[in-house]
Amino acid sequence: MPELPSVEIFKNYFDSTSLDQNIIDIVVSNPEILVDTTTQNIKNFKSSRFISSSRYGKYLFAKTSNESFIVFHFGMTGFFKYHHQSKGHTSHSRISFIFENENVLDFEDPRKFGKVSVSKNIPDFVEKKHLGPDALEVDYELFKKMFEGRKGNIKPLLMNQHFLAGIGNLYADEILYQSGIHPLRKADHLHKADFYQLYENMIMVLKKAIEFQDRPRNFPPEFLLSHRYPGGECPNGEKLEIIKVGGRTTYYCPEKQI
DNA sequence: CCACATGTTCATTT
DNA sequence: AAAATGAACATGTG
Repeated sequence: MPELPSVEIFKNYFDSTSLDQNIIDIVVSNPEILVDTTTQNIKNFKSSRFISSSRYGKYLFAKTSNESFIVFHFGMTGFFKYHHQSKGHTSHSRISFIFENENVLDFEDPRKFGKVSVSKNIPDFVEKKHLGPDALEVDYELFKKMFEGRKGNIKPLLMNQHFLAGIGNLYADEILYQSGIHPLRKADHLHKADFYQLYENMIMVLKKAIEFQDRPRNFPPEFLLSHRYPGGECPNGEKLEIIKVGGRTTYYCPEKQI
């Protein structure tokens, strides 16, 4: 579920499997997922190594020994799979990095909404994509200030990557639920206490999601995510409402969220 | 067959 | 550059 927490988990997986090994081959099975780059350009990373990685919003930047970054966006169904080259092959592998130790890092993405690109520099990439501050890095003062001049519905605003980078449909619902704020509340109708609730719960929810490995079944009942299915009920006994907000399915508790 | 899905981007309208 | 809306992208699942 590639919102910020998943990408952080993918980063940990990447770091613990794929750093400091010579890349002896790169297979691009689906060039259509490349953005502003070519198969040849990706193949030029052969005989380099991954030396570190960092995450910004929903993007993962893999730094290579030739001082460049391969940038991954996981779309809706993307993930990494690291396995021995003789095992684990799947038909959804879009790009494969084959290491000298005979293991392979596959960028898998059944739906092909994921994107892979190349960048020399993270700040330039962030600027070019007009990404807002990372949701886990932004401080409270800036967070409050960002709402100045905003009048739209709160949920689409939280999900707007130009406004704030990292929050998607599920965690926008969770953050609003924890904060007691209705997803259709207007951004200019938020009170001082609401900003505080939103900020604190945003950080809490994202950190918990990482801790729980982004698996809904790991979330205790006080989280919306463990009841977020048709017919699901809030622990207070209310049936969760399902509406469309900004074109996305939205769950909320009509009693708790005003 | 149909509806729906964790995301982004583009066009159109207000 | 705001914001809302709808469509498009590709493919699996129920």
